[in-house]
Amino acid sequence: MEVNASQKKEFVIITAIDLIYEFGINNVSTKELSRRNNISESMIFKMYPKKNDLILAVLNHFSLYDNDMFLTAKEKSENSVDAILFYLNKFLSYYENYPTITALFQAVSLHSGIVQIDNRAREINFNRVNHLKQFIIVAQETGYIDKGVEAELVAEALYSVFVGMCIKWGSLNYGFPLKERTDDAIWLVLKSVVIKLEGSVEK
Amino acid sequence: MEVNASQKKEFVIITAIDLIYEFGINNVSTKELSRRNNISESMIFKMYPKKNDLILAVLNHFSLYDNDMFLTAKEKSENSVDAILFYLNKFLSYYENYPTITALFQAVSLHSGIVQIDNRAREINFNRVNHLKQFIIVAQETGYIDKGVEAELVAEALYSVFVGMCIKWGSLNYGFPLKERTDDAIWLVLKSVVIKLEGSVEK
Amino acid sequence: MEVNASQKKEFVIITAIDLIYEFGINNVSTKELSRRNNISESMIFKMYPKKNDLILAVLNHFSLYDNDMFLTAKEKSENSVDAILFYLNKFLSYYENYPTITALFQAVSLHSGIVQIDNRAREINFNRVNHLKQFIIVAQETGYIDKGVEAELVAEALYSVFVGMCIKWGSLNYGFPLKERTDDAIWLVLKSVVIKLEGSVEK
Amino acid sequence: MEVNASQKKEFVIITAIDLIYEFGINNVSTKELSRRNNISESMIFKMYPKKNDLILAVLNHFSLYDNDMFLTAKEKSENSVDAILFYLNKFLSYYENYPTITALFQAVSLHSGIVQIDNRAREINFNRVNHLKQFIIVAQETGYIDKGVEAELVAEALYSVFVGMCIKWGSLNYGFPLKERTDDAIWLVLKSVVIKLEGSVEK
DNA sequence: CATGAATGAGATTTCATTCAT
DNA sequence: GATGAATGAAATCTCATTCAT
Repeated sequence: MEVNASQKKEFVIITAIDLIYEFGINNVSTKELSRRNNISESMIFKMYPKKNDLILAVLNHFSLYDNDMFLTAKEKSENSVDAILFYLNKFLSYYENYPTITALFQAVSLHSGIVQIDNRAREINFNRVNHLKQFIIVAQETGYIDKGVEAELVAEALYSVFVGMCIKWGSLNYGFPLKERTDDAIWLVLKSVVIKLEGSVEK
Repeated sequence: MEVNASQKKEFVIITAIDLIYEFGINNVSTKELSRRNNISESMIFKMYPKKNDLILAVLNHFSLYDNDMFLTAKEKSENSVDAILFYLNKFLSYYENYPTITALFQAVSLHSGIVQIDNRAREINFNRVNHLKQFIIVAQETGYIDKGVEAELVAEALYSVFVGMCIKWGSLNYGFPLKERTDDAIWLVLKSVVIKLEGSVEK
Repeated sequence: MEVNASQKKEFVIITAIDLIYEFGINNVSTKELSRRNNISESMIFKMYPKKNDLILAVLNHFSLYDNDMFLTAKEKSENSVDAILFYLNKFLSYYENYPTITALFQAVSLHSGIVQIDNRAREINFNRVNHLKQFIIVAQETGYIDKGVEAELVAEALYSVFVGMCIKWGSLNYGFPLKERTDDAIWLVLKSVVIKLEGSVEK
Repeated sequence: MEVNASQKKEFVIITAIDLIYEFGINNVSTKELSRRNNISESMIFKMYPKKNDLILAVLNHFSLYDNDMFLTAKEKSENSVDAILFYLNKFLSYYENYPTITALFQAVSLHSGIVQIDNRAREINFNRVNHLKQFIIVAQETGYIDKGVEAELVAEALYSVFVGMCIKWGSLNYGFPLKERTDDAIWLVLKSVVIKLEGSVEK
């Protein structure tokens, strides 16, 4: 049952996310963190010299697969409307298997007052909206989505709906099927801009 | 320039919102609050015996006109699709004149770890979504909106887009015309479910 | 036995000086400070929001009478050589009655790494040397001290000797008569530059 | 580029002095020390089991040549007044080539609260003053210095001026010619007790 | 109606030091 | 000879809250 240093560091992140889920992003204390990991507070600070570093590591964990998901969605999808759905569904599946992590949507919507953290949060959101925007632009060029709409606006609407559902899911204690319901909600937005459809997607 | 007790209480709320805007919801201290109001910390506690009470008062301030707006929208609108737009636009106008208050969307998305506050936040969100839902149901009954969609889902999508834009507006330092852009985004959702249209609204 | 807030603040300073004397300037903890004053640590921080503020207050206490002593020396002395001796003797009498305060010569010789404190320390030293320098210049103009020497250099030498003796006195547990011996040492410097003498001083 | 154990130990001392210069005697941490030497903290403790040991080693480094300088001054000087100047000038030359080491005058003026260290500091100062005292006594016996003055007092005055100038030099960022100016200051003291002069020295 | 005095609990962070490998 | 892992103790500081006046 050997655990190396880097695994321990990751466990701390996992625990931190649990604490965020349980008590909110502002109530993660290094003391409780150390207690749950059976290590001393000092060790937490060896791993993450400032608490900021810990929070940033949590945010990195939260956005770890973002770019991979974007690339996979691009590769694996026949057209860009498919890609959008594929991309968002990847997240939804991931979250359904790892519900507590959705507590981090708090962290990225929140104004923490710490520049470094706020910037990273903005970055994550921007990046994701941008992924969607890129798919939409291609979909417009290939005739799947109406060229009359502003790609960025659609991307923002899609992402807002996605985030809104994830937060609601958490606040209702995961009391509804996230993927299914979010898909429906997303489709409400897409339907109004999609022109032609084919392949796997049927609504 | 007499100010009575109840006005002073309101000033404290206003200041609290400023602090939330400036430093985030976690960094509102009774000390800073008293400093900015030129009163003693003790007075803050005379007004709001627990800090929770203060936060709850802030949430009440945030949702003060919700029901009025719902009723006005109902009265003043020719049909229920109009009512939805009227309702959301009331908020948007209000926020454009009082930008810092949008910082409170944090507070209502956030899991604070304090039951009372989390409940109140959920209540506010639920209430607003419910207003939208009621309009949608009537719109479905009167043939303005497709009966095939679930009213609640549409309401949630609309509200998510609305909230998402408000948060973005704040995080970009109010750097775009909130009402205009949010209207466009909302319309993306509505378009996919509205069947017939008439009167003031034209998209 | 009423003690008001400002007296309590002063007691804290006095205690801080005791701690500096006992444990050195770097070993003054707010905890010990609160223990000795029978108040909570929180109260210490109510009085001095940052520990820097406490240290600065200690430095102010240390230099409280500097300017008064300068003015008195100027007024009460027949000539400027007298004034120098009068000025330094005022300090020496004060220190003989309040020996622990000489521990603060540490604080003003020390590079603390905190800009604000280092600046204040430099300021105090500069100010005192400057007082001496002013007396010397007048003494040169009135023919009591050789015009061929640089006033500032003499001032520095005098002050160094004065400080050196105070530190030595402390490190030997006040084991010799401070005023008497320091006077002799100061005179070693003065003798080499004084041209004419009269009045109370006789060496 | 092999470096042996004893050289590494010396590098640590050198680095420690840098840290004292940069951050003050209280802010020398084993962590920073190990970082700057590219070794582990553990190694620091292999070299110096207690931090006291390190500080003592620094003090030894500071006083390494004291006795040699005394002996050389004795040998190389024609008379004892010369010897005093020779002795102090040796230090001044050394310091002008190695300015950061003057930061250690802090360490030896400071009451650290640790008996061992305070004793060693006192010892160093005592030893140096004693060197001067011995020269002075001989000078008195050989008719170069007035027998009417107490040798120890003169020694203390000389050393105080010397130390005072070194500290000032450091606090002004080495902004004046140390040796030149300190020589002048020292001479202020000497002039008042020297009776006859010859050889290299001319003032 | 208003305040000042007072505090306990807890948070983040630093540091010297030990020990097994 | 060298290191990484681990820690207890202490320091500074913040905050909500109480109480007597």
